[in-house]
Amino acid sequence: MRVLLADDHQLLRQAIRRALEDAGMTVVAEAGDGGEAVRLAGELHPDIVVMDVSMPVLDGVEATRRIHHDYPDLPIVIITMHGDEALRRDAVNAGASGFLTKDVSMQEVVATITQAAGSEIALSTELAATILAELEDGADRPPSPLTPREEEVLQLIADGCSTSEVATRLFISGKTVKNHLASIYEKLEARDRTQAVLSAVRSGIIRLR
Amino acid sequence: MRVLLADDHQLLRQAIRRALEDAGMTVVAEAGDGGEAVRLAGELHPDIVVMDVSMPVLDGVEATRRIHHDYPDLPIVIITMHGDEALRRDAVNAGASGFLTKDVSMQEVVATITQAAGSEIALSTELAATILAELEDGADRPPSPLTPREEEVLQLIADGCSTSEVATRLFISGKTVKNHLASIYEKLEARDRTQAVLSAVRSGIIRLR
DNA sequence: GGCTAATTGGTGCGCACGGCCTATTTGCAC
DNA sequence: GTGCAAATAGGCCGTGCGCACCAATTAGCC
Repeated sequence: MRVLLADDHQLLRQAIRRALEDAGMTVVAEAGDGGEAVRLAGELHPDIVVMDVSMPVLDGVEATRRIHHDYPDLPIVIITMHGDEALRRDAVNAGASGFLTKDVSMQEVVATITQAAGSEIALSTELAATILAELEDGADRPPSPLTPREEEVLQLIADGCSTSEVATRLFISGKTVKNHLASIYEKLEARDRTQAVLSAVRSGIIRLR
Repeated sequence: MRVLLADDHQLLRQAIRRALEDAGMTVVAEAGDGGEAVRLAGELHPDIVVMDVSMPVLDGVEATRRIHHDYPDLPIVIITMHGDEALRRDAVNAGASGFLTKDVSMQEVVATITQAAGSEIALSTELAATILAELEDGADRPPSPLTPREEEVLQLIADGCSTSEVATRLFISGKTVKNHLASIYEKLEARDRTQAVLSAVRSGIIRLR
């Protein structure tokens, strides 16, 4: 089993590498950023990619998207520090086959990677579908109380847009943006855009760029 | 060398434990949250505490503060994911003897821990003083472009206060708060409080609660 | 002693923001 | 088809917010 390991933290890279090698796998290369990961995936054609979300140059989600675009059957397992729902959704949409938070044991990491790699072509898409279904059903709690449009508005606000700029970007009137904001405030129990954005960032509804 | 290891991420705990034991140290206990770390420090009297900043129940900084209060000579090494200056400052003020980000190699971690533990009572305070001086001098880049008062104002804004509420909390007029905000906007190149708070959170000037 | 930065405070202007109300269209579910 | 949530949009109102311009006090520094 030839593994490409991408993580900008040496500490974790060493730890995971060791665990994988103990489990009989070969780490063919280590990447310190997302761009390197994309390049090495193309050059070395590993059997599986293990990738952290937060990386310099190109973040893990974007790197996953590109690798998955070029090699749809190559399993990609994402590791992240936070159990962030929005990120999880993004990662699966980008083509990740597995998703792990860093608060699991090394055994679980190896198990997930083995599973993702062992299932080969057929199961990799099925695995993604399973995770997607699990996410979309919501299971126990709602992943986000906001509607897609509301999330879009709030993300733009967080990205630095004013009310009228959001309106221009989304091709709607400023009043509609204010309507969405009012609805957001109610749902997030925020009284202004600042609190709404912070609340959404904390609960992983939107991303901090 | 008896080490108390506190980290809510099993992955890192296992990795660090392994590295420390390879270096001839003994991990007498592992804590999954800050409260447990404080309790175990009191019960087991380790020679050194290695602690993550982000932990449930009681965060690493607060746990450091309490342990340092009870045992001022017990060296505490803090490990964090982000090279956050504000956190670093808080940690050192709370009594941390060492500070590591997770993007260093395992060798460096062991070296820092050995150094912090080996220097015993006398050097632990000196080490803290050295780090403090290094931080306060700023060395190359300013840790925060904001004045202490401005940081205080911005933190309260991020905590959900309105302009007048900040004024009441700080016993100053609303106008002064607005003056501080104007200065903050200029320094952070933000045009409103939302952007200022986000920018400050990103650069680690203030904390997301 | 004179300089600068930090903190405090003021006035006024204009717009943006949030609150409150109503209304239409679309699409989905029962 | 009847109902409901989402998305669209308008008006009105009050005030909070950002901007400009200014000024006093207190430190610390050369």
